[in-house]
Amino acid sequence: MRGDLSIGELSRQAGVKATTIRFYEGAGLMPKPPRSEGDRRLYDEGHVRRLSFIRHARELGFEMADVRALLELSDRPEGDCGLADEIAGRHLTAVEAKIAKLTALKGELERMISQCSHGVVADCRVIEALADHAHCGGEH
Amino acid sequence: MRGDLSIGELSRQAGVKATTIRFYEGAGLMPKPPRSEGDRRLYDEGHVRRLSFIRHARELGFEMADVRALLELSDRPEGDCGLADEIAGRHLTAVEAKIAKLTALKGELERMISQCSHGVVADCRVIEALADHAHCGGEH
DNA sequence: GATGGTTCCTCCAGTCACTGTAGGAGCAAG
DNA sequence: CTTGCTCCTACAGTGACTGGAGGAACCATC
Repeated sequence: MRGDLSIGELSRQAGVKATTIRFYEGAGLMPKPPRSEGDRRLYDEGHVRRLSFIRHARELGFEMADVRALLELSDRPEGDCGLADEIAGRHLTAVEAKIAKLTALKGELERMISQCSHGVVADCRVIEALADHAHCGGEH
Repeated sequence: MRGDLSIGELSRQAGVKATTIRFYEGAGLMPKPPRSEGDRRLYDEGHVRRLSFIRHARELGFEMADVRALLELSDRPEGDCGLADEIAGRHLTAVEAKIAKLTALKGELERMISQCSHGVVADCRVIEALADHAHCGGEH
């Protein structure tokens, strides 16, 4: 309510680029704010909170559809939170799978690098490790 | 060399969709293969290996530019492998960072879910956890 | 040899979540 | 009044694909 913010100020306060804010407006994540005489967007503290919420959720890897759902839920605080729970749960599963995959990859990269004799490619395990795995074919 | 493969067979053997194979051809990751009378692409075992190499590298999160560099290196086995080593090294750093970030996220998601009272959104910690963090503003 | 089903061809548009650019207008300070 | 910054819209580009249209080719069967 207090002190209108320009898109640049909102950008700095929430840590989201102005172009991205306009993109979020078009995508329906951020509302169309009131405008000044000169047609500039005017934001308030509520917008800072909403945008920071979006940024945080995006950083946590929630996709825009999920963020939209979460925002709709938080806009209707009388609603059932089971959906929010489910979104977070789905996300947790995906995150665990990614961690497992990346941990395996880390081991593989370390092995690759430690075995690389710093010689020619013919002796290089970086290439070979990838090529080796190429033979294992099917399941990921 | 033995037994020509159709794009469909290559697709099945390497676990990469035919459309994606054509896309890789356009992007220069896969070579333009010989064609049949009827203008169909003809692949061999070498293509299966190359495509599997690409698939594996992509699954490990190497971006196309890196895959291209690795492929060029493996195409010239007399070259220096320092570059391959460097690509893998850069990647290892990024992978470690990703794992750290995802592990933090996992903890946060678990906390969110365990605290969700399965009631209305007003009491829901999933939303609140996101909103809470929204206040923490600046650095990510 | 006609038929039908599958696979393949090219070309092009769409996806996601932005990012960047062009070309202009508004605004505040010197 | 001019300089320089921020902001406006509109649109094109990114990466890494994915999907569809519309047509040709191949294969098996009748």
